[in-house]
Amino acid sequence: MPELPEVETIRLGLEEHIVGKKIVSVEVRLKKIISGDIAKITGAKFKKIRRFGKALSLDLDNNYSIAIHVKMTGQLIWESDEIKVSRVSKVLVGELPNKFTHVIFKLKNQNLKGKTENSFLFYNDIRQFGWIKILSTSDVEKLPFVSELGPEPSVGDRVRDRVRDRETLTLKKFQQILKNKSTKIKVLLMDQKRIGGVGNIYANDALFLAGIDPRRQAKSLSTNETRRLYQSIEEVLKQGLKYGGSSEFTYVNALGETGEYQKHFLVYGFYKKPCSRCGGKVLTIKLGGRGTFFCPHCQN
DNA sequence: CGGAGTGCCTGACGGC
DNA sequence: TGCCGTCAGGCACTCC
Repeated sequence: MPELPEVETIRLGLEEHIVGKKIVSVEVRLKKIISGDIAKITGAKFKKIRRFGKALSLDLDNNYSIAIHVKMTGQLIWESDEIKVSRVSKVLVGELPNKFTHVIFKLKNQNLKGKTENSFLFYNDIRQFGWIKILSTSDVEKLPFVSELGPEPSVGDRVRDRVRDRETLTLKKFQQILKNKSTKIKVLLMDQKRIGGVGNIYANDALFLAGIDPRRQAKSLSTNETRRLYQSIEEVLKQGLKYGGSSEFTYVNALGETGEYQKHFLVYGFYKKPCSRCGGKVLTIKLGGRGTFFCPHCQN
């Protein structure tokens, strides 16, 4: 499920492949996925791709933007008509378009020789939880999801120009967020209004790396534990980004390729696997309605 | 304020 | 083989 590293990986791919290309037309196959006026974006060129937590904003050169949240199973895949060597995962995507393709953006650009090239940006979504909103660029940050988004952990220099100081999760802010909160620490980590970009996979792994029991109340963490968890969050997100995200389910990058972080999970998804640190039994429980994995021996 | 429940949706999976 | 019930899960929303 796409979280900060996955969405950032998609962003980097889109930045490389669609910026400068013009939207020729938009085909909507499932109306409820998309809102706003398609006419506003037809003919405009992609200028910049921004990320806000797990959401993206595809900014155009006419002061309009396409805001997208892929939620659980959304895929944004760019495919050129000219380059026939497709890297699209046969297992996680298959043919394009397919029955889960709900919106198709047809793109056009001139190559270096002045020849016209055609390409497509497909939005696929099995569970149809995701959304696409066409709105003026100045309204993107007014979307509730964006305006209420908590500060984001830093994942290194590769990551875009978007982060302003008030949006970066510093240790000091993290301490402030945990202070006096009786919420369970894992539930808090995943609350987008408090911390932006962390979802179930990385919350599980960060708590494992920090050796903290996910059931603990946020306010019960000591200064040292808080610092350890803060560093662990950055560490697992960086690992996720390094491996191009996690494709344990339907996630693929902007070229339809799978990520590899699922091969490096620390504790997430360890249904029958022993703890990677002590060999003991990994417990599966529910917290905040979501599957939670932890080692009761290594996480206290 | 926290916590629990519901809805959205479909593929996977277990039971028979 | 296939039908049926259950479940996962990001986020919004309601209710207590």
